[in-house]
Amino acid sequence: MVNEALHGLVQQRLRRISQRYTNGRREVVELLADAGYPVSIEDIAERAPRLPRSSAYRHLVDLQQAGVVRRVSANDDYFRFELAEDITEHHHHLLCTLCGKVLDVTPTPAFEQAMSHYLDRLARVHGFIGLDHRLDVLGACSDCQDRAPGLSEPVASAVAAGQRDG
Amino acid sequence: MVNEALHGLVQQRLRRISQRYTNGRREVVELLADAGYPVSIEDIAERAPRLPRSSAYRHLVDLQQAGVVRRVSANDDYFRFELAEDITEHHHHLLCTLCGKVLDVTPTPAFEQAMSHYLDRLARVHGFIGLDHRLDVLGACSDCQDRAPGLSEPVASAVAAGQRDG
DNA sequence: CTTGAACTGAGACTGAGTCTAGAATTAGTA
DNA sequence: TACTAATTCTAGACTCAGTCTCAGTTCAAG
Repeated sequence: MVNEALHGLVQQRLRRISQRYTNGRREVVELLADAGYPVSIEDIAERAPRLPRSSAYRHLVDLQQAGVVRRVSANDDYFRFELAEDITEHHHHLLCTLCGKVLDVTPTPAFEQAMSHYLDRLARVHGFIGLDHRLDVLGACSDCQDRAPGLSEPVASAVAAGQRDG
Repeated sequence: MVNEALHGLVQQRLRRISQRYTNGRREVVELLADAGYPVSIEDIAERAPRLPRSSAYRHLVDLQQAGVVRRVSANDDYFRFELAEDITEHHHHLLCTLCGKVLDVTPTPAFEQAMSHYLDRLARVHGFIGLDHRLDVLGACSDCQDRAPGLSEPVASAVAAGQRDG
């Protein structure tokens, strides 16, 4: 069950760019909201089998344009999609470099604030205006740790190099 | 002119996986080393026009496997490639969301250390083993600030939403 | 109802990236 | 220098995630 306020907000943002909030779009939004992590087009196809891919892609583009959805690139070959941060909450990702799984994590406000402040200065030094940031932790999820026997702590290079092997 | 030590190191790592350090691979490595920022396949084609794309791709895969090259996903549609961090130096990226430019930036050791420590704990809480992290600042480069007149400080949402428009 | 604009689904299309097979190089040996 | 086996290279065919098109449908407003 998804918050009704969310749908109101989405509708409002779509209307701002003269777009309607139709069933297909609603389905995509609910799916993203329920998932709690960035979903791939494959995930969407699995959970909404009746929704044609071309429509799913189109909805995602439209929702992006409305500022409702954000496209996220993990470390693998395809894009994933999640609700915009001003709708959910600012967060970061834990990426499993072995199986591709992505987990949302929310940092403490203190850490966030310190980092934002630092990055702001860093950007300015290079002539950039920093507007946003993204922070991902690459590593191994608990499942993959179990599956890969020799994987304990200080094996960064081995894992980083051997991603492609079974 | 590129450091000879670099080539020695690359050769060593290639040899470790029974691969030779040939001219084509050398060309790619020099190009990456000279660039100082993550290059796209397009960049490579431009700077090494005689090198066929299929070869460039293959070299990049081989060099990745040797732990010499890292694939980086910016916010746009294609991948970029850079030398592995243990060869160059740990760094982060400033991404211009308007023109796609990417800049390398090196954080202070103090900041890095604090963040690593924090992320390590964060990962562990979620059952992850954190091995690495990546931090990108999204914003507007100086050129694009000039080109886009109304772009001063607090316009995060406008820029984030309007990436696609000319 | 009518009209116009937005939406939808099916499938053709695009192009970044991969694969393949034959040609060219190279290392090793003598 | 010549020979051989193994590796590497290139050109171009191929794949498939993502985009586009077109014909048909739905909606909002008069």
